[in-house]
Amino acid sequence: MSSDLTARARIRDAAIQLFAERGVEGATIRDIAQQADVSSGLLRHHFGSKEGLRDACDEWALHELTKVSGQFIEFSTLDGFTLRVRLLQSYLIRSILDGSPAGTAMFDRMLEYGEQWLATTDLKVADPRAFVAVLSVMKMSLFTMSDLMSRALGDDVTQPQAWGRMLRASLDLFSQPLITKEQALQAESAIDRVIAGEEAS
Amino acid sequence: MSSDLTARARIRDAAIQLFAERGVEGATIRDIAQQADVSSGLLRHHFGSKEGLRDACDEWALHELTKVSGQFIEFSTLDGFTLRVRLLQSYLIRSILDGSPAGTAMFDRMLEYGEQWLATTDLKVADPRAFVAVLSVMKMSLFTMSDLMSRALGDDVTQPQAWGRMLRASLDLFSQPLITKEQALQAESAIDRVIAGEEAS
DNA sequence: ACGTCGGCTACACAGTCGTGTAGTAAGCTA
DNA sequence: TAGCTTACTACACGACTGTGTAGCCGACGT
Repeated sequence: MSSDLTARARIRDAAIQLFAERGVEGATIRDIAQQADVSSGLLRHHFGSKEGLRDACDEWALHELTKVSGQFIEFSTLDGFTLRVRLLQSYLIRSILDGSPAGTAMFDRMLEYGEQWLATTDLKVADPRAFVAVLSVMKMSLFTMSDLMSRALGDDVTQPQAWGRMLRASLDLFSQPLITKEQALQAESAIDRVIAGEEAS
Repeated sequence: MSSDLTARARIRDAAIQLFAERGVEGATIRDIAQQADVSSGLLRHHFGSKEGLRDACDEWALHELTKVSGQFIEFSTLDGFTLRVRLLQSYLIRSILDGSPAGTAMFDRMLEYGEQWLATTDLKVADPRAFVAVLSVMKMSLFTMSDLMSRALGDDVTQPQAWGRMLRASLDLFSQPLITKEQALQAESAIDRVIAGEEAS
């Protein structure tokens, strides 16, 4: 496939793909170089080190993704949500798990955007910060655990068909209350009980 | 700390803790042995290999957790939800990310239980399987990304205080609709558009 | 008293990792 | 043409991994 790109660009693309698939630890320099069809030395020549390569990938993914849209994972604005964009997205989401600065930067942006969104709604929320954090993490989780989702659906969620099915289900989930206020209160007191028991010991 | 346990038990406990913290790849045999205060050879003597150790941890965690409660992550039944249980839980959740058989087994159980739960409610769900899968993944994500949650809340969610705050926020989230039916429909058509555009190319 | 079996350690081995070094070929500038 | 930078490769090094092996030591049965 990729051929008319610079070797440097090919390395970067290969790194983003493999980092996204296996994580930064799981993807070796040699694998990346092989995928880009260059020697591992050239990778080192261009990016200095594995860390340097990851930094370059972080910067590029953030930059490219910001170019496409201000916010990252929002269902309402899916224009330009191409396969390439989804790859960049899954790279950043994966790098969140690996504790990359770019990953946490993206998460911070998600939090910020989430709080803005929350302000526009008339939801009654006791702890906005926690609410937005939980919501953001949950939205991301659909992509961090795509293997599990694919297994549950019996279909690859990185492909358009199952991907749409997953997103539609999440819309279904967010557009109606799952538990009653009574159940919520009951669960809250259960949580209180656990905390009280924990702090006693 | 731990001392009056068998060396074999100490190794198992250390492995569960380190596997949960760093993943099965990230935790080395030598680290586990050191944490258990034994030689790495003894670990090998008892469990044969790293894979054997993980299998033993899987089996033990599943068994212990089943002993406590039939279902794993449910807010309504938090009795006996001790720190030890939470450790076992986070071990299994982490091992889901690593693709362990025990992890997927637990996930399957969650799906099964989720579908039973869904049947007891009068929720209108277009795609029950996908609905339950999304919900299960999202519930788990609070624990898989505890680092991120802690960062967002500015407090360690493995500790009772922030842990309760996180769970309360998730209750808040699940007890009310976040988007209107109109917004959901709008987003659905956006998803359809992306899929159509994708399959055209 | 003696053998042996399980708990336990020390050490060596091969593979893989990221990294470092030396060197080649091509293109640009003077 | 000479000199230098840049793209690129081949290869070796040290660290770390899981694994294999040899052996020590105490308990226990006979």
